[in-house]
Amino acid sequence: MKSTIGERLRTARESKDMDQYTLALKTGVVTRTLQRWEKGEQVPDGIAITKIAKVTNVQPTWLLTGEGEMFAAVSRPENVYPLPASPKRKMRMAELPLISSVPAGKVATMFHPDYVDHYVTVDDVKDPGAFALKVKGNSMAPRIEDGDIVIVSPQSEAHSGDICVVRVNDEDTLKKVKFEGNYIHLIPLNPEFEPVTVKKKDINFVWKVIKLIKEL
Amino acid sequence: MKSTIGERLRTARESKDMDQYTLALKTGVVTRTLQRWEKGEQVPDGIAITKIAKVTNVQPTWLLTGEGEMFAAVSRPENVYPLPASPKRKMRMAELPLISSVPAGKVATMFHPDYVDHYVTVDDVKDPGAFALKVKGNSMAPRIEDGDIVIVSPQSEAHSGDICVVRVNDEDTLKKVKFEGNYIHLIPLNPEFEPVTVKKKDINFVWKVIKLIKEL
DNA sequence: CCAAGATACGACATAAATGTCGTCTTGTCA
DNA sequence: TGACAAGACGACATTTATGTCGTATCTTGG
Repeated sequence: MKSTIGERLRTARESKDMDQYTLALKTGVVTRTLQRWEKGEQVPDGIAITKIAKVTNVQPTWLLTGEGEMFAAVSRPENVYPLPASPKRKMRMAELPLISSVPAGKVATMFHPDYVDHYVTVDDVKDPGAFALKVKGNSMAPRIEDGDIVIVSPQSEAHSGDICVVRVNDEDTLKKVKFEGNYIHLIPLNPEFEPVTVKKKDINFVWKVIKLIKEL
Repeated sequence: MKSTIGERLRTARESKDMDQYTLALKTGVVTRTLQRWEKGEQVPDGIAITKIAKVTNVQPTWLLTGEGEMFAAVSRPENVYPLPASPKRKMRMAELPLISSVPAGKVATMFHPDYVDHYVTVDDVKDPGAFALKVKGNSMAPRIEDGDIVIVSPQSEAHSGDICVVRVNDEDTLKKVKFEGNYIHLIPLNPEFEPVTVKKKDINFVWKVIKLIKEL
């Protein structure tokens, strides 16, 4: 993974069998500039990158980072839709899907949109990918109890001390996490339950809980 | 598709709850520059875009074009599917006035519509007179802690064992209540606090708490 | 060998982005 | 109310990218 932006730019251009003059023209710059980009002497701005990506039909992400697919997807699988990803700026309120009662004490599971039975409305959620889960089990009592609803934000980075939904070996659980080297400690707040330590590689995901709703 | 790079940049930053200074620092520029990017006055170069994408964990492609997935592969388990971000579902929902931070541990008070500074949106509240209060004090810890928001329903009838906002002699407090003849016991969940018993005639009101929201 | 096309690169002027400094506004909180 | 953090924005110096021009290298076909 040693390639630079310049090298990938050249690769993209050559893959389309295009000469410098042509690409430069379509990008709205002169060949000298293109040469400097390919040489790594200068760095193109966002506009230029976007145009290059479009003209050469490669992914901007690949062009910039070398990661992901090089070529832009021509067709999309039928069951995959682009997410609106759309926060209306000034308004901070969101309807989040409430996924069928699932994780917590120690229950296996799968999430699927079909299982979304209803929606929860909350304020102040910035992550457009956030959703709600109903808690089962009492390992986190008394702060979090059976039937409570947690809002999780897959986008938020989890740190030691945060409450998270963790999937370990296809088992979901709600715990306080503590990171330590290659291990993660899963700490129930309920003293009647024992803390568990697992290897990071056994973790499927760690989702931070950003909000908790209790119906009394 | 109307959004600009600048707007998406801002969206990305806000989705991480990051201020301009922080993002600018991590991107290696000054805040003024970031402002010009967000405003669309200037265009960041490829290096800057790459850094922004990494720091905010969004896809460069999305940042530049607004197309594709907004967030970078948040390794999602295979049996978990992306959910529609914001369904236009119609449902019962209420905006409740959040009355200025008030009752709890043991503080006096008065509620007045003028003190309503903002609103909390919640579902499933039947009582049209319901409102929200921000909790001060820790007498109900660990279930209810300082800064939590409680939804109270003056219309609901309170029973023994319910958590209620009680006003006694012009002093508001949040406790578990227990009715016994002409007396009401006010029981803090926190063992460090002592239960109190008061006469019914000293009670101005007892409002049942029907919901609790915790920001983590 | 020569000519033409593609690429490479130095030099210098111009345009654009960035850094720096200071002022102003707004919302929040005590 | 004052203090403060976050943001917005103008002005100007500095840095960087770009355009322009000229020249050089290298391949390939005639």
